[in-house]
Amino acid sequence: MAIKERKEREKQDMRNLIIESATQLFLKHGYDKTSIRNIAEDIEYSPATIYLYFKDKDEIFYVIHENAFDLLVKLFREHDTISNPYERLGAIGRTYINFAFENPDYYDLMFIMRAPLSQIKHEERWNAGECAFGYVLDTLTQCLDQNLIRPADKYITAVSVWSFVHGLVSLYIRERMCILEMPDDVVRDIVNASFENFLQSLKT
Amino acid sequence: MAIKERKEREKQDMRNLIIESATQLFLKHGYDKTSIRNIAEDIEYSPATIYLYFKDKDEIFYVIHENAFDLLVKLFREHDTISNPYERLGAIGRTYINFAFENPDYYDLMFIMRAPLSQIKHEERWNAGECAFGYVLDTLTQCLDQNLIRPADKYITAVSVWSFVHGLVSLYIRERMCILEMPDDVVRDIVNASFENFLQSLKT
DNA sequence: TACATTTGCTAAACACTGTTTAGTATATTC
DNA sequence: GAATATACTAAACAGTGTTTAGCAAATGTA
Repeated sequence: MAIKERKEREKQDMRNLIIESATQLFLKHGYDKTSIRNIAEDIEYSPATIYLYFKDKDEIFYVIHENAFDLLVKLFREHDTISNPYERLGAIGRTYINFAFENPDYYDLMFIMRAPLSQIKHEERWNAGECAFGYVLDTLTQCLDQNLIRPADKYITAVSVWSFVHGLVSLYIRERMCILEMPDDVVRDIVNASFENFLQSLKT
Repeated sequence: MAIKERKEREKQDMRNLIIESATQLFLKHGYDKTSIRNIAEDIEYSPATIYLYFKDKDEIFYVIHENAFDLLVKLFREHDTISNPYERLGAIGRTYINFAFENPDYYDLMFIMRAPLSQIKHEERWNAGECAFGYVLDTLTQCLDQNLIRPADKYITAVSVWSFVHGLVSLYIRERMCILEMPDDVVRDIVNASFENFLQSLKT
């Protein structure tokens, strides 16, 4: 009975079609203007059809959020070849900040928005987040083991590093860096310099 | 012609009534459930009346956002008596984190949400934000002048301190600290410990 | 006081939003 | 070929922010 398999395939194709359209609209026009009706019109189906493939709007954005994490972790993994964990930590941080600057909407969805949260709670674990955080935690553990950074609790250090870079880029993305009253490129330079400065301060 | 003055007074009273109702609804049920219609019903006027006193919903939340800043700055000012700027910096940081924990909705509106931004752009300056940031900047400048913290650019240090605490509390408020898979009070302890650790690392 | 004007307010509508329901064609199975 | 299951949609529901047109009462002028 190959029909069942074909139907399963078609179901996945339809889900992909919806996600592709939603992602495109999201990156082009932002979250608010990516309505179910807009997606429906884009893929030339009725709005009700989308609810046959996704429970609600949040589930669609949970999938987009997961795809964005795949992209970030892929970028992280490119630093696997850096053997010195302290050097690797720096590279990861720079990649993280760069990712946020180049994909502000993705970053927003991953680390700021409440949209994918209902799904995360439903699954009881934030798999995508754990994967990325785990990568930093591993690198940090190696730094501590090799005495490359000042000794401190592993989790406190990890939370500190993550909070620092998240603070920098989220204040930038949600337009609070405007208090500096400096041009955009100068603000970015300050963000980058702040990270380098912080990284130095971690050193033994 | 005292009528004109009375009318002006009545106009302000109505604005206050709307803000009070909106604030109460916002703190009780959150931003999304604070609709113009809900506010209108609460104050027993029609929804259209609200638009005679405020340009749009964003303007209402801009005023609430300003009031929240007044509250935070007032808390900051309580540390004016601490003569040692490094000690004062620590006290400000603890107050900031505490404020975020105790008033997450206010914090969200002040530093995360996009809602009051259109108004901020309209005024071309983020007065409320500048006031709070300026207070930190002053304290930090004194720390640098008195050689109490490691020498670095004033703005880079200010952005670093602010980003660090904002990162901590915004990850907590927007529920990303769930990756730690620890109870809420433990997470708060980690946040507090991370700040104390960071504060230490600033020392000369 | 009598009329004209301004002010304060609202009912209703407009253009959206996410989501659900009931019903209709088409595809599949027996 | 008839019965069943699947895929899809039109329309509605309940909500959102915001605008428009009109009405009644307060105010200004004669």
